[in-house]
Amino acid sequence: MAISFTEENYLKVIHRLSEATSEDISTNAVAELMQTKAASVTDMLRKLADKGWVNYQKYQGVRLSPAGEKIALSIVRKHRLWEVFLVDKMGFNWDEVHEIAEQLEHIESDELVQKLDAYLGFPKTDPHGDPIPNKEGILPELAYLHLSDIKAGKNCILMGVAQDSAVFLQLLTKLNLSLGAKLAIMEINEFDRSFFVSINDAEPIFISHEVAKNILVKILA
Amino acid sequence: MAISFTEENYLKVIHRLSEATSEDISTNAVAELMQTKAASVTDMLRKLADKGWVNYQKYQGVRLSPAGEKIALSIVRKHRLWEVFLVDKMGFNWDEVHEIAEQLEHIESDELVQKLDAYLGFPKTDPHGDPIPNKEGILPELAYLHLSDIKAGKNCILMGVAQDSAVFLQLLTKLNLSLGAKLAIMEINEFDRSFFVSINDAEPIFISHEVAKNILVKILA
DNA sequence: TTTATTTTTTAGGTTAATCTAAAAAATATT
DNA sequence: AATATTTTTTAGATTAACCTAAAAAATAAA
Ligand SMILES: [Mn+2]
Ligand SMILES: [Mn+2]
Ligand SMILES: [Mn+2]
Ligand SMILES: [Mn+2]
Repeated sequence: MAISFTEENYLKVIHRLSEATSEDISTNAVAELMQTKAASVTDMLRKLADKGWVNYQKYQGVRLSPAGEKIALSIVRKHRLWEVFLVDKMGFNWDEVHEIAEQLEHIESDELVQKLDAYLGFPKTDPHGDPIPNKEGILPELAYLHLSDIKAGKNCILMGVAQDSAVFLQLLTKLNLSLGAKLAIMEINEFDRSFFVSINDAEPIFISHEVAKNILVKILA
Repeated sequence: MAISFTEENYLKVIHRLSEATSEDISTNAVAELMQTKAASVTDMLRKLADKGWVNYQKYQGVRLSPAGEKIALSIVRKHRLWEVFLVDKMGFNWDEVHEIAEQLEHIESDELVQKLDAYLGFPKTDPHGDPIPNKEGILPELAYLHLSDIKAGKNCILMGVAQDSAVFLQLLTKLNLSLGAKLAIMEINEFDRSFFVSINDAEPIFISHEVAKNILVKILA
């Protein structure tokens, strides 16, 4: 069955929202991420349900069907592989690739995806630390923690970010925070839950709680 | 001004037809290449004229404006750069890349095109011997000849093909004909204008006039 | 130079994806 | 339990890109 870019984007958005909760996804939540109106979403959900890609009953919210999940994962796979390509091969910075990948993720060619994957050395994660689903659509569950949830005194490694926005990523770059950085939490300020963190054993720097919330880490043993 | 994939494809098709002639391009010619109906073309030509990308007066045919020419050339540039990428980096054969490049040519990012160009080593031609327009949209005029127009006894080098179709390219591959091959024209058969040609000094093989017409060569001094 | 044929345009519709405004259903608050 | 608020859906339009059928213009043939 033919699928449009728009339909692919809806499935991707529903998938993204589903990762955060086991509840059904609301029309309004989809509308916000799709940057469209709720009325348009209602139309599209009906169409996606007709095509068998979501389970939807009006006023009840929506969930991906197995078929829809498969499509969504294949788009996420392409998005993240292309992001790796853009950073590793084309020399883009991690804050520059998301918009381009939003376009490239819709290119349709299984052979291309396979060859790209091999060319990149079968990467497991994208430039933001997000896991890349394999060909079968299996997404390794990476159990990372938000820096904001870690206690003072702990050491950890920066494994990913919870947000792709250019402004956020550029801020991290300015702070010398990149994937793989070693973070030592020196102190958490009670006043605003901001952090003093030493990055790769350098002089501690100040990090807002808002930033810490969007940094994903793994605690060192 | 925003441009759609469809509009880009129309401009590309008008550009292609304009290369073959200095006459105005007919509605029907565009319709055939776009695989659509003449009535749809008329609608679109009016729209493209409104946007300033073509000069069009009804019943008079159409020509690209300078602005339209620039857009068309940038799409051709992207198409051919991506074809080089697919063959040189991803390991596709020359008969497998056209359809994928038809999709990739619409990806919008000047930085990406620039980096891709550099990554590929600033190629001058694509895998089919077609010249790649530079950033300024200047297309080196490659004065190749059709093999079918060459006299018996001549030696030449295969520089390109006049057709991208997979069946044609696969046939060439079967015949051991690829870019750069040295062709010695042994004999041209009067009956059907077919050729006996020696490829890279091997035993002469038989080539139909139809094939010869679609092979572009440069004569050796 | 009429008449016939071909090409192109117009007229009127369809489909996908969107919108605004109004109605209906679900949820929250008194 | 009744009322108010929020969420979602329906109704009715719009735009881009396409279609078929009919009309108009251009070109070719008689
Ligand atoms: Mn991204
Ligand atoms: Mn990413
Ligand atoms: Mn091509
Ligand atoms: Mn080509």
